[in-house]
Amino acid sequence: MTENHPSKKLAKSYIPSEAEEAISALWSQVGAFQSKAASNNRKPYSIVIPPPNVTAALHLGHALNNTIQDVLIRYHRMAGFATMWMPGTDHAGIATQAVVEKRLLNDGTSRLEIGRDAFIQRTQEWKDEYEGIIIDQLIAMGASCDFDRTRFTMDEICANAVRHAFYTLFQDGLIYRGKRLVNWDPVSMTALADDEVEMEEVEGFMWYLKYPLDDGSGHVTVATTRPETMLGDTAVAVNPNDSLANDLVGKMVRLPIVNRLIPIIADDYVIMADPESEDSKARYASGFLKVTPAHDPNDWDIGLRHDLPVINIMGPDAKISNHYGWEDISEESSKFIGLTREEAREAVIDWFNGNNLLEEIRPYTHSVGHSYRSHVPIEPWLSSQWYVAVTDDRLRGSALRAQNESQVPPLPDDVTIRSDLKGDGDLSFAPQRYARTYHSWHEGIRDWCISRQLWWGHQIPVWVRLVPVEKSPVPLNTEGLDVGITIESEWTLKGAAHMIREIGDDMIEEAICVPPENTLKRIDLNTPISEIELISQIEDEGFTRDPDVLDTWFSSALWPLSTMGWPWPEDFPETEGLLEFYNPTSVLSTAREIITLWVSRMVMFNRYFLNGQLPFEDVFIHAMVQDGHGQKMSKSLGNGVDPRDIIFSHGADAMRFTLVQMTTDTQDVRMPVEMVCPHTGIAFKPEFVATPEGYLVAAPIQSSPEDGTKKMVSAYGATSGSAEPDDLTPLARNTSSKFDLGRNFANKLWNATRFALGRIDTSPDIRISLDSRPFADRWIVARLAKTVTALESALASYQFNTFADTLYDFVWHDVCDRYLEVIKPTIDNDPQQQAILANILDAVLRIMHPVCPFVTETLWPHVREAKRSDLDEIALPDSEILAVADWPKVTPDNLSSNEILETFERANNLVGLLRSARAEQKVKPKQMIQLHVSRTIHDLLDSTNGFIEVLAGIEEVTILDKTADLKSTLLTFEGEEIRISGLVNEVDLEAQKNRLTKLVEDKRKQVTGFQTRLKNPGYLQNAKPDVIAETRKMLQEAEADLLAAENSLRNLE
RNA sequence: GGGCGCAUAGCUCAGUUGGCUAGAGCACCUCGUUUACACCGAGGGGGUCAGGGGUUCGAGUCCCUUUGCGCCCA
Repeated sequence: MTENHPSKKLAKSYIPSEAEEAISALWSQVGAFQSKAASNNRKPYSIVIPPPNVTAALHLGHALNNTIQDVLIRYHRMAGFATMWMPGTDHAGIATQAVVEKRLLNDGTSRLEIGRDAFIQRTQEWKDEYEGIIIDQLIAMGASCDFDRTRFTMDEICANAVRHAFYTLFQDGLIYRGKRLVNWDPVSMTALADDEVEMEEVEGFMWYLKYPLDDGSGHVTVATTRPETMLGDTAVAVNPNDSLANDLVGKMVRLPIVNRLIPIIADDYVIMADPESEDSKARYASGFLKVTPAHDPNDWDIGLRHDLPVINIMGPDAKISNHYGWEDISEESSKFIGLTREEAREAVIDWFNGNNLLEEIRPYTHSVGHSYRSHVPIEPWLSSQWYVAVTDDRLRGSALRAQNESQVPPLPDDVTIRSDLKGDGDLSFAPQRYARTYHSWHEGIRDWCISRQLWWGHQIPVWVRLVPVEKSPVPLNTEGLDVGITIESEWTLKGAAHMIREIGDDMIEEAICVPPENTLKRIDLNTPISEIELISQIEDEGFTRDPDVLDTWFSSALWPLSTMGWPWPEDFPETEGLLEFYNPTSVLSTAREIITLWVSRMVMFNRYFLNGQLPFEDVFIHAMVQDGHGQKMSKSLGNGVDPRDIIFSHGADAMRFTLVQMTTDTQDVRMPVEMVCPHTGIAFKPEFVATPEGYLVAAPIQSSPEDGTKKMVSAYGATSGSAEPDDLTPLARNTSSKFDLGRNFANKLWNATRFALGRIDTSPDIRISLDSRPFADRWIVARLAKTVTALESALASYQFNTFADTLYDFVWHDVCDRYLEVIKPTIDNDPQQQAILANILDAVLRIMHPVCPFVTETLWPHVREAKRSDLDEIALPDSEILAVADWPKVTPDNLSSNEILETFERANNLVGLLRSARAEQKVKPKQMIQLHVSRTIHDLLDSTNGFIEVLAGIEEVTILDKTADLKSTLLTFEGEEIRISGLVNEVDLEAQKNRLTKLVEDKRKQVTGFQTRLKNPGYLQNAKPDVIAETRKMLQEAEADLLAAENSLRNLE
């Protein structure tokens, strides 16, 4: 060994915290992750990050998703692709507004008090804070994003894309304004899209209300779960097949409280009462349905069918109000105005009860839509909103046509068939089953409500005014212009888009959409005009800008476009060329619930705006990480694991490796959550309790596992407010022992490298001929070749756990447990073996790098220094930085490497047998033994050049003869008897007998099993010939083993 | 209500067109510490593959069914 060994500086174990920051800084300093648009003959490989919300720091699900993306990107970067991983964050309208409003509330003020501009300012500050945290987290977990390109969904480049997209869709008639029932969140005071509504089971009641018939001939009983909406009833419906229908349809009902006269109508939608039915709706039905078009989507449809009046009895705060369309207020009903919907419900029931009109109350469990943000029940509420006509064939049809035909059922009848248009049929999902989720979502899709009554977001670029019909800019002869049409006008001559629609009271609503400046200046106009000037002229004509903002997903849907500078990359030079080179991106990696919210919309928009081109061809859906009880990790349950805690306790590589290893293609993975005792630093399994809702959570107060008198507060205790952490009872962090796996593995790699480096002399370049090398050297190269191929195919099919397991198996079991052990006696005096070892180490760091970038990059300069010679069989071109080094190219001779691997199997089995025997006979590890074998087995030992001898502690091998030493121990290998001697002074005969007896039994069972199979005519007729041959071979072996074992047993007696 | 997934060793999970004696990591038991690693090494025990039925020469794997759990969409 020379003085300056490359291993000198390596500590005894890998300490991530001492390496990670410096490595991140190194990558950043050399610009390792910078992407270029178009690159000398390299193929593109790109990913856009699913932009995390700026509402909070990244959680474990993000860590999983981003690790997966990073593995893909790092692998492809090394494999010679021109890679780009675009990072960024999402402004998350409602969610961010909600957290900022909460912060304002804590500060004793409110959004309305400080005003829109100041509020946006405050939100911007929040965004800056969390964007910083998120980017830091990505860096800390080793994400190799091109951070110079970091985008935000509301930055200038993205805003420009949003404006242009809106303008284009508006002009093309794919955006319209309509007065509809929307999903109204009365707490956030905004409309929500269908998929922002969560259905929850609610234990409520079915109330049975009597409505008197106007002719005094009796009453009908309606059944309802929402009695308070009766103030807005405009009909009572009955199923036309109901026996009562004939007599009642056409009669009028005098609506109690309100005194409104409403008709009884017949409609198929009404479920007939049937107390015996399987369907709970029929069991609870009275046969009569109160119809409230303004407050129930189904009633709205009934109202349209029967041309019923729509009476809206609530305000945006869901209080009973007469300001939104309710005019026939009776004296009785005026008492209800101003009540919340909950108070109104109680009051209505009291009223009916007091007037003997309440027939019955039955407990009833049903689904109620709740806001995914404020979690209060959604109010179906009548209001004017902007919609994208996603049901149009150009959007929905396009999204369906995009799918890979082999993954999904045929297209619905109303969709234009696939053509050879770019992108048709090219979109694939992994795992494949999610293709159906995507497919069926589009089958039932409805137009997308995109306006939100918020302040944080892209304000809708539309200016509106109301004019009387006679002042319409175009003659109106179209009837019922409810959804609006685009027209030509003085404004369109100035580059804007102009839409009109008829609204009540003979009024016209004019809407003008202004394109962004970048677009406006490219429109060929007689008189060029600036955006500011155009807006000023529009406002001078009495138009005012719609105060609403766009649904966040509208900007997210443009992410693969906007981040690459669409539509005018030349205006943002840093984005030039990206769109042509990197869109479509290679894969989108995301969570299951995002398929509908985001994947669909990206496909529709990218295809619409880029002539059919997909935003990505592959979609990978990763599993959801649940806690040890199969519950979703969430802040409120305190069962989440913070990636920063894991990086702190185990290191980023450990976290990454474990997450990749967990990523199977099932849809949920469990991670039992433990706690770290803040007093001792020891991880322990906390005590769990059930919440009233039935969740299992860590009890608010936990005792230290070491000292029961010391207490701590669990994450659940803190978030639920049931325990307050203080100096004596501090907050305990969550962790999971699953990450030990990754930590141990990183340390194993570290130490294997440290050991190997200590054995390699940095001698000059030497020529190595692998063919003339001992078995161990040839085997490890063959094994490496197999491993590299297995890794490549695992990633190609998104089998991440296979990728991790393959690495683990090769590095730990083959390299460490076998190769390093076998070469110990020879390595010091064999320069060629040292050179081979250096090459193996080099390749190991490269293949480990995508999953464990920090430890490998840390070790890299040492290994690089040690490796002075090349092997013909493995191409490992030099690189100063591992992150940009080449992925190993191995060119093995297939035939000979298969033979080597088979020989290894035999030799390794023999080693196992010998080691078991040694352990059974309590032979000390260092004590050498003698082996006596047949000529055949001797050949195996010869051909493996000491492999078996070294690993099994054999000092001498002799050919077995009849005069064998009776003090030897008998073993059976490949149907032959072998003996070992020199184990101990006295051979434990009893133990041998027991072992052999058990072996004989086992082998007999096997022989019988194989014989039965081979005597079965059906088997011989139907099974594949090679399977039968295999069985015959196994039978022979088992028989030989049995015979040998029986002989051995006899010889003992 | 519809769709999807899961149920394999004490725990977390592999097991890709049905075909070797069902595997791994952790945990457990025995042994081992003058130099790669105790975040370790050697050896070992442990599974009627949720229950029932079917197809097949052959089922953890395919089909039907029951039970339990989870997720997505209504």
